[in-house]
Amino acid sequence: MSKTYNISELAAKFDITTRTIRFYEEKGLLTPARLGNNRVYTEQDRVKLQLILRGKRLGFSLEESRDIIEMYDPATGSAEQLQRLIGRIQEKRQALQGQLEDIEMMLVDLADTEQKCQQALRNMK
Amino acid sequence: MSKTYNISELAAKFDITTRTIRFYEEKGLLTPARLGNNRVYTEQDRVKLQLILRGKRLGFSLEESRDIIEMYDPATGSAEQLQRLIGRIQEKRQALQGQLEDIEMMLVDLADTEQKCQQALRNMK
DNA sequence: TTTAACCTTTACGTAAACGTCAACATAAAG
DNA sequence: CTTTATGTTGACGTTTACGTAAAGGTTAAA
Repeated sequence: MSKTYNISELAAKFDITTRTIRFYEEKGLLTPARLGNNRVYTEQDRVKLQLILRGKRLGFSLEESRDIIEMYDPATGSAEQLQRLIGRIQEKRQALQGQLEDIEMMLVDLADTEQKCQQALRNMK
Repeated sequence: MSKTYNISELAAKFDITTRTIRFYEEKGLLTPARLGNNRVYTEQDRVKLQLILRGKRLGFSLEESRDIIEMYDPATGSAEQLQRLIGRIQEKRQALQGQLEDIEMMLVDLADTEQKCQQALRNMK
């Protein structure tokens, strides 16, 4: 059996508060087991949390992250459901490609600006 | 002299509301000229708005977008100020690199999941 | 001249994503 | 047995990023 975590371990691991983790549970993104009254998180839960936080860094809403988490679930369904899932996955991939382009544009712009700054510095001396 | 826009033209161009544009002004991200009582936006303003919206797609707060906009301003300052600006630009570029990695990980994961779905579909037939 | 289509400011409302208590349970340590 | 640390469930507060009227000014067409 693989490692489990309690809530504060997990919070420390990702540098977030326990409140945040409970909030994600409230929103249906996590559903940890219980040992008595206390929450117990599995390795799977940890991965889900990681996905959520990665999504956050990319500006996803929790709703979107929940969608993504659902995608990772094998959730063996009918052929029709699988097709729909594939469609949703492709949409997400498209959106991510768009973000890639946005980032690249920003990187170019910032690199340009930095160049101009460096040039201005050289001109001062 | 280059083209100018009124608020609703600009809103239509970017598919946002005029309220949104005024809100960005409230927050100090835009400072359009006035023709009488009405706002007049220059090409520069349009570019700024574009930067803001690009930032939004990447999960930036308006505060962060304002920072970025300030970076693009030549704002000829002292050597010290230029150095600090270069530092901030490099930090942003670092952060964007991090986002690139996040996106690439997500793309890989989603591609994996899609493969599994396709495989599951093939196994059903 | 009135009606329509714009613009303006001011102000209150709202959803998302938590922060921040409060009040209580429990288990280990001194 | 009391303190200390950690957990729990509410419940209300806060910030961000706008939405949604309300009340009014200006220009152009009918």
